[in-house]
Amino acid sequence: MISTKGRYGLRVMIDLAQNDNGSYIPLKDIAERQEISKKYLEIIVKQMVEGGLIKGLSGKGGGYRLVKKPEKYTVGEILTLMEGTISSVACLAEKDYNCPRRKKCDTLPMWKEFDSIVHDYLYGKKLSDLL
Amino acid sequence: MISTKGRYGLRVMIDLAQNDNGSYIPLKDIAERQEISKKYLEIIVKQMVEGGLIKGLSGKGGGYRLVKKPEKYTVGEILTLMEGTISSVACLAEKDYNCPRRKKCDTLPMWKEFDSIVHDYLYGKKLSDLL
DNA sequence: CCTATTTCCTACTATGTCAATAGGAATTTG
DNA sequence: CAAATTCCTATTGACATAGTAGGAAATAGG
Repeated sequence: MISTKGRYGLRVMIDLAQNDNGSYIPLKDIAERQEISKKYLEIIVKQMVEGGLIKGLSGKGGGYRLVKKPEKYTVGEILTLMEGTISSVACLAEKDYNCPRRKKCDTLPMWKEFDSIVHDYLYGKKLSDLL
Repeated sequence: MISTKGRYGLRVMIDLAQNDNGSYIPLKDIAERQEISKKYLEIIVKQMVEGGLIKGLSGKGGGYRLVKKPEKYTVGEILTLMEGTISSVACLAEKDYNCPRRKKCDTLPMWKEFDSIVHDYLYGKKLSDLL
């Protein structure tokens, strides 16, 4: 289940794209438009700045803005940054997950196929598709 | 993310199907084969009995067994019982979720489409496909 | 009837995550 | 210098996850 971090993060990205005027957009405005607590959004946008998804500028006239064109972002990359992983099962979340049963597990192939379908959908969907 | 309840529950169903001998299969055997704590499995199978997925019988010679043929179960119905819901976002998990922004939400259509893809995959996959 | 086996039931617990809130320091522009 | 804004650390309450523990009730075979 996608948490508020992922969902809100995506909405911030859409908001930034829709209200792009060439300069920085203050978080206060985004919080009001999206009806989300500004304090909580601070945590979210901080993570997005650290992840290189957006750029922040302090001080008067500051705010946030996208670093790429909306068609260059995928929903998958945004959600992965906010959620840590979008794997459906723990067995696939970590690259080096060494479940002793992985060779004989009857469910693993299905989880892999499922993960692949989810991945394809989310990485195929672009931010520009949501504007 | 699918929890251990869903994953283990599915494995119990597969185990019951694979070791079906016409009578009841004791949880002790399943726990040993699956390498899962019997105590924890008790919680899981109880939920499956209550949900009508399997049948339990107490006493010597007792255990659990499927109530339908493996091809009559879908992975979706098993996971839904164990997880409560398999919706990807809270906005869609409850039927009567009345988000005040649902009319103007730019992400809701995508979540609906995504949920539909997930649903189709999981309800299209049968228990018999995993044996 | 007795015993072994097995499910069934209630309760407890440790750990972690989620969804925020709070207060203030640092930065930048006019 | 003042106002606006991001940046940073800490804290909190509620809930879920992933079990563990102990024993009561049911059932079959001898």
